[in-house]
Amino acid sequence: MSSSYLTTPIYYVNAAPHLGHAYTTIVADAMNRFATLMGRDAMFITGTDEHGDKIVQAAEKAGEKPQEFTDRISAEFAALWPKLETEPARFVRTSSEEHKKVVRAFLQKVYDAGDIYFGEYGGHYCFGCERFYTEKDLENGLCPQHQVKPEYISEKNYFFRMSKYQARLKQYILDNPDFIRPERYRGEALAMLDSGALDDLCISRPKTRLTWGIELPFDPDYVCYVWFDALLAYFSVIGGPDSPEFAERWNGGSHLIAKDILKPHAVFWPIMLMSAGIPLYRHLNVHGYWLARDTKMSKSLGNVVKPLDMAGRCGVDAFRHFLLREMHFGNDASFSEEAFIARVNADLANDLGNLYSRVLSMTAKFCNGAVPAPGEDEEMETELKALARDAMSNFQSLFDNVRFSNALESLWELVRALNRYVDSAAPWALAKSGNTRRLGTVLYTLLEFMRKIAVHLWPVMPQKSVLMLEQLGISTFEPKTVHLADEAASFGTLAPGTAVATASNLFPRMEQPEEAPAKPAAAKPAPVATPAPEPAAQIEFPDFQKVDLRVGRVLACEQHPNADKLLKVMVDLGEGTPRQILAGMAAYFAPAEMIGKQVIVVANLAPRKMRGLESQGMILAVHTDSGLELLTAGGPVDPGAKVS
RNA sequence: CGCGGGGUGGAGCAGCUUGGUAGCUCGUCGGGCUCAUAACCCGAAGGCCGUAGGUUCAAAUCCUGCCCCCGCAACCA
Repeated sequence: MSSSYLTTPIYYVNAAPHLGHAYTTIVADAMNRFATLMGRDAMFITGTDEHGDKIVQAAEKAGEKPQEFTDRISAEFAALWPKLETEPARFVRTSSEEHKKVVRAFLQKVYDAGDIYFGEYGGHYCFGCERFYTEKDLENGLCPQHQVKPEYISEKNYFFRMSKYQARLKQYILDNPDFIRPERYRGEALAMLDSGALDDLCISRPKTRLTWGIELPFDPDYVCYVWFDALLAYFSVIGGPDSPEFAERWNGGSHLIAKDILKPHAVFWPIMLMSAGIPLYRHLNVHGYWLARDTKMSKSLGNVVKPLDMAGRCGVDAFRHFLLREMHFGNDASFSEEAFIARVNADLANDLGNLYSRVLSMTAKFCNGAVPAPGEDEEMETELKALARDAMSNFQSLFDNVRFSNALESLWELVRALNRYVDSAAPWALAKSGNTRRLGTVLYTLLEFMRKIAVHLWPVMPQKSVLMLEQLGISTFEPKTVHLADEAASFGTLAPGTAVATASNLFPRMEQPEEAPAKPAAAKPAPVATPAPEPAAQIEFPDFQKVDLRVGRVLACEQHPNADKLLKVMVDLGEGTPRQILAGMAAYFAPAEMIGKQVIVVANLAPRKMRGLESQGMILAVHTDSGLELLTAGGPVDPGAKVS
C-alpha cells in the first residue's frame, strides 16, 4: 500500500489562529481524506513552533513566561482543529522533549558531516535596533532607523554550509517538475537559487542574546536558530529519521505551506536534508493568501463578521467547500460574506442540496421511499454515464494535483448534469403514465450517482458526505475500504430495495445581508490584505484613561523625505512647540490638504523613530472602503483640548 | 535599477507550461417545467482577452517595449 504523509506548517504561536491557519489545515485534512479514499495509508500532522525572539517578546507583552504563553496559544490552535472537522494524527510542539532530542541529533549529524562551521560574523550593530546591518543597508554609514553610526562588532556563530549544496538543489528542482507546485513557486524557488551564491545560514544565537531555544549539542553557549529547529518538527513528530515510522512514512511525505515561507521550505529544508543524507520530501504544495474585504459592519450592532464565524453560521462543511472551491490553489483569493453566501447558495443549496431534495422526494412519492430496480438504459443514460465517468476521473486527477477548485468544478458538471437529467427524463410524467420500469431506471441512476457524489465529497465535506450517504440508506461508510478510482468506472453499488430518506434539506439557502445604505462617495471594493482583525480584548476604564487623546491643529505638513508612505505632520497641541508626528497617510492625503485640519492625537504615545525622523504621537483615522477618513472634533476646539 | 503578482463580457475568476472553435459562477433578458430548498432546465444579449509591435499559416496563449493596478519589505505607532 502506498503511503501519504502530509504536514501543515508548524504554526508560529506569536499570534492567535486566523483564517490563514484554518485554510491550510483544512486543505491538509481534505488532501489526507482524499488520499485515504484513494486507498493510501494516509496521515497528516500539524503543530506549533514555539522558539525564538518573537515568542519571547510576545510573551513579555502578554505578561507571561515563554512556556506559559506558548502553552496557552498552542492550546488555542489544538482546540481549533476539531471545530473545523480536521483530524491531524499528531500535534507536534517544538518545545517538547521528543522534538529537542531529534534536533540535537540532527545538528550533531550535520556537524559531524562538516557542514557546520564556527565563524566570526562581523557586522554593523545598531544598539537601538538590536540588529546587524550590512554595508549596503547603511545610509552614509549611518543606521537607517536611528541615523547614528552603528558599532562594528563581531560575534562568533555557527553557520550551515548552504552554498555547498546550491547547484545540487537547483538540478534536483529542474529534474523534478512537480517537486514544488504550483509551477509559479517552482520558478520562484529557482530564481532564489539563481540570484548569486547562497549565503551560509547562521544557525545559532548566543545565549547572551537569546535563551529561549534548543541548546546546540556541541556548544552549550548557543541555542539553535528557530527555523532550523522548526523544520525538523516535520519528522521529529514521527520519531526522527531513525525511527521505524519514519521509514514507513517519509517516502510519501509532502508539505503544505503558504507562499510567505517558501524560502525556508524550498531552499533551507531540502539542503538540510541533503546534508544529513535524508531523502527529500515528495512535494512542496504552496498556496496563496486570503484577502479579506474590510470588516463588514452591521450598522445597528456594530458587530464584525469574521471569516471564522462564517463556519459557525452555516456549518463547517459549507465553509470548507467555499475555501476549497473559491481559491484556485496557489493564487490569492478574497473572502467576503457576499461571495461566501453566493457560493453556498449556488453550489450547495441550489445545485447539490436541491438535487437531493427533489430526487429523494420523488423516490418517496413514486417508489414508497425504496431504491427501485433499474431497467434497460436508453441513450440518455449512456450519455450521462460517459459524462459522469469523465467528471469523476477528472475530479480525482485534479484533486491529486492540488487543483481543488477545478476538481470541484469538474464534479459539479456531474451535479448539474443530474439536474438536467431529471428535467429531461421527467420522472413525474413516467409515474403518471405508469411506466414503472423506465421510472425505476431513471431514479436508480440518479440515486446511484448521488451516492458517488457523496463519496467524492467526503474529503471536502466529511459530515455532509456521511449525512448524504445516510439519506441514501447507507449507514456504514468506511472510507478506508473505498477505492475512488473504482467508483468512477463502476456502476450499480446501491442495492435496489434500500430504504432512503423521504426528504432532504442538506444545505438551507442563506439570505444575503441587507445592502448597506448607499454611500455618497463611490464605494469601490477595496480588498485589504490579511484577514479581518480579531475584536480587541476588553479593557477596564483605568486602562482607557492611560491613553491621552488631544485635539490638535495641523500647522504644517510635508512628505517624509525618505519614506513613501509617511507624511511629516506638525501639530499644534497647545504646548508651545508643535509636535512632529509621522503618519502613514501619504497614500491618502496630499500634504497641502492636511494643513489647517483639526485632528485627534494620541499625545502620550512613546516616541518612535521612523526612517530617521522621530514621531511624537499618532493621528487617528479610520480606514474605509474608499480610503482614509481623519477623526476630528465636531466643531472648533482649542488645540490641546483633552478628549474623554 | 529591492522581490513578486495581475490587467479576459456588468461583477468575480479559469484558460497561458504543451499556440488552432474564448470557458465557469453570479447578474440581466426571454422561455420551459411543476419532482424540488422562490429552486431546476432551455435560449439570448454582452468580449478589438490593458496597449504597441514582433514571431507564426494561426497568438488570450510565445518574444519585446510601454501604460495601469495590487501585494511583500524598507516606512503605516
